[in-house]
Parts: sequence; structure tokens; C-alpha cells
Amino acid sequence: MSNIKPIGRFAPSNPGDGDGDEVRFCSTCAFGEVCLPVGYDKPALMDLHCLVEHVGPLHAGDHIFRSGEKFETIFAVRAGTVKTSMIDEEGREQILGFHLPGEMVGLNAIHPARYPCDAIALDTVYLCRFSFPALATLATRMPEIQQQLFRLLSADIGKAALLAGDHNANERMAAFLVLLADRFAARGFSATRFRLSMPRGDIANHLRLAPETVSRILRRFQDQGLIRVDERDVELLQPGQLRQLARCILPG
Amino acid sequence: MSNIKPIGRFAPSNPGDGDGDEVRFCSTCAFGEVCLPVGYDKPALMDLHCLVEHVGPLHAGDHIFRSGEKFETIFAVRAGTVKTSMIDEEGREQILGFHLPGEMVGLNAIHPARYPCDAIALDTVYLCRFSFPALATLATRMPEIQQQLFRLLSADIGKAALLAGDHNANERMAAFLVLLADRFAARGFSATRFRLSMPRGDIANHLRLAPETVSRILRRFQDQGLIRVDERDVELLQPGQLRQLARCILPG
DNA sequence: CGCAGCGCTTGATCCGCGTCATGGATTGAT
DNA sequence: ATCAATCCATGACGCGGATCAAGCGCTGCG
Repeated sequence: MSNIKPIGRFAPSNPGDGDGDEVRFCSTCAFGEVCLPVGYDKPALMDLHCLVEHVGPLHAGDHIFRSGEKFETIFAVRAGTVKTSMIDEEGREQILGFHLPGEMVGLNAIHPARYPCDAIALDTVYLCRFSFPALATLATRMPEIQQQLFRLLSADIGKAALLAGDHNANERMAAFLVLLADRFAARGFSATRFRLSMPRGDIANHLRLAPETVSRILRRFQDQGLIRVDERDVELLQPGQLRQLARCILPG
Repeated sequence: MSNIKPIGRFAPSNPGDGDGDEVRFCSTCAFGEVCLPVGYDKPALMDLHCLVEHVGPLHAGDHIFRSGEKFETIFAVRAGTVKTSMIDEEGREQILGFHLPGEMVGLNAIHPARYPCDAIALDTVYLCRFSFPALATLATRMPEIQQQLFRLLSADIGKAALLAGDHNANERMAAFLVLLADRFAARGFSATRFRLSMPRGDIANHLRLAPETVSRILRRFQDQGLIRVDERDVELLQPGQLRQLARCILPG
């Protein structure tokens, strides 16, 4: 159903207007600390802002990129949620992760030089689009950007390893909720009340569970007073307990 | 059992002797294409060789680094096998991966700025040791190095995702053997006959299986004529069949 | 020599979670 | 209004692989 229509574009960002709405968006971005003029000389920042292109709005089901396409750009999510997933030889989907505002998409494509997965909007999505060659070139002149890229890449290795471990359904589900809460919190959203932008089936897939199991565990968590679930709205009532459940998975 | 003795050191590499045994080692390394003088100006290469320190021999059980230690260096395996593993809150080991000659260790530590895992020699190991800050600085002057680091980091994201998927024991075991074979082949070793440098329990742990299951599956593969197993020596008799079994997991 | 300890294998049993089946609630198309 | 499609929930059942248990071969040590 999802179509191949060319992705919509905002007006390309004008380097001159970088201090208006930009700041509000960028302050939550993974690149915020290098994009925003915090103790950094203005002209260099212009270079970065110049190579950013705003993309959106995309709608649920739209593809940001597709598996196999030539890699040229990485994206930062400005609003909405993006899922990345691979389709294996058997045609089964394998969801690699969900990307919230402020998080990057496409870093796993640098090596193969082709996108190894699909990136799909789960709701209305706005993105910043970076030409990776241009960014890499800029990074040689701006060590902060190089460092930030190294950190982002390295962090993604850790994230990928988190849910790869040998843990049971309860632990994985708890870890998923807690990690989600932490990521929302890091971007300035509520850490205890949020809305799941993905269907149960996608959560299940990502956690290597059956959708039925996700339903049952959410029910059990609710019965135990750990959370409150209403459709896709979740409230963490006992974040500490949840964290305790997930402690084997969560980073240090 | 494994001790905290300071790691042994080779004589620091002398920039002047970089064309003797060095070439043989380096030609199999992940950094080989940038370390070796292939179409690259000599003086710049000297810079890279200067910041490399040779480490070894380490012996089975020796730690290269430990979880929680401050991150400063990444390592390339020159000989032997290194495993990286985390110990969770419950004290259970979680093996992230095995690193063969020519592969890098420590890239997942850039972000937290501390090593998130232990790195342990499985047999007699020789390493090249790179100061990461120095390497990053050099990378700003040598775009090839920056690119190579980006590629290595990005590739590790993909590797971490490979075995994270939802696959059964047969598929994971087959994928493990095939990936191992490919990695040996990429370094110039035989792709069909090799020796497992890790115990069954470590393979099992890495694949989220019980050691008993690993034994049984290897047995079954042998009964089916796919492989021949003798202790830790493995011969792939039907690499195509194995690859077929693992096709859901393997990249591209 | 005898014994302990470890790695590995193999068989028997058990359980977590997948699968299957059913039904309700929504949504959107006709 | 009707129907199809999607998403979610919940119960019944079965299977893959963990766990338990036992035994073998090897190594190191008293």
C-alpha cells in the first residue's frame, strides 16, 4: 500500500533564518550540540546549516528510503517516529528499531554503501536530511562534528546489542518501555506518559515476540499496577519496578 | 582465574621498519587499506604507523580491557581470537562477539567513553593498539582514515543486528558457521576448514542457546553431511547448503 | 595411581512462548 | 447501512529449546 511518491520537501533551510523555529527543533536533536550556536564560531555553523535540507511532512507508511538504494544521506528525525526494518529472504519483516525526534536514521548504511533496511514513517514525520559525503567533508574541518558522528555510530552499536541478548519476554518488554521513557525524557517529553506510535505487532516483532505475548504482558503489567495502558497511551506507574525488571538488559 | 597482570608489550613499532613483517600482518587487517602504502603518500602513512603500538602476546583468559574502564584506545587483532562480553546484573555473561585477526575491538566504547564490555583473549593474541584521540585527530587530516572509521563503525551496527533477529537454533548456528567462514576467507584463511577458538559454551552463549543445543545441532549437521566436526576443528562439507539454511540471517 | 575438574555429548523431561482460533472494537470504502 | 480490513485481546494447545541428569574422555595434581 505504501507508495513510492517522491518525498515532500520543506523550503530548503535558509541559512539566514537559523535562529527562529530552528532552535526549538534543533535543541532536541542528536546533532543539536553541534548544530546550535553554542560556543561555536558562527561561520562554521553556517556551513552545517547549509547542508541540511528539511524534509516533510511524510505520512504513516511513507518510505524515507528503501533497502538496496544507494546510500547518500543520513536523516535526523525532527518530529514523528520512524521505524527501520529488513525483509528477509522468506519475506518476513525484522524491525531493527524505532527512531524518535532527535535521533538519527541511516547510520547503518555507511558501510555497505547501500541502505540495508527500509525506513518507514509511523505517523506524520519531519526530517533533517544530511548529505553524508558533505557531512564527512565538513567533519574534517570541524572536529566536533567528526566526534559527534563517531559517538552516534558507536552508540548505535550498543543499542543494537541491547535487545540482542538472551532475555525473557517480561524483561524485554520492560526494557522496551523503560528505554522508550528514557529517550522521551532525553528529548524533553514526559518520561511517564507517552503514546506508542507503533502497533502492537511492530513492538512484538522488534522484541522477537508474538503480538499475543505483547498483549498479555502489557495486561499483566497493568494488573500488577506497573503501568496503565489505554489503547496506545501508556503511563508508567512504577518506573522503578519496571527498571528493576529490565535491569539485566539496560546499560550500566 | 584470569588475572589483571599488565598486558605485555612488543617493542613499540619503529616507523623505519614498516616494510618487513609489518606488511604480512597488516595486509589482513581491517585498517590494512589505509595503513599499507597503497597509493598513499609515504609521510602521511608514517603518522599512522607512529601511533600504532604492538601488544602481545596475551594468553587465553587475559583481559585486553575491562568493562567500566576509561576508553582511550581501540585495538586491531593481529593474531588469535578475542571475545567481548558483558556481565549483567545477575552475573550472567553475555557474549557480544568474537574478533578474528584483522578485526577491530573497542569501537562500541566511543560513545559511553568507557568500555561497556570486557575483551578477553581466547588463545594467544597479538594486537595493534591505537590511541583513539590520536587516531581521530589524524583522521581530520587523512579523510581515508576518517572514512574507514565510519565504515568500521557502521559495519559493526550491522553485525550486531544480524544475530539479534528472531531465528531458530538451526538458522543461528548455520549463520554462525557461514559468517565465520566468510571472515576467515576475507583474511586469507581457508573458508572450509578452520578451528573454533572458543568453547561450545561461548558459542552457545553468543547465539542465545544452551550448550547442549549447540552440541546437538553440530551433531545433526554432521549426520546430514553438512559439516565434519572433530573436537574444535570444523570442516564445511556443504557450504552452499549451510548458507541456504542461514539465508534469512545473512546480509544481502 | 586415583581422584577431581572441566569440556563435551546424549537422553529424558519440562516450560515459556508461539500458534491457532475466536471475538470485539474501529475505521474506511462503497 | 454494510462489508472488509486492521488492530487488539484472550483462551486452548503444542513445540522448540532450556533444564536436568548421567556418562565419557582428557588434563592436572596430590
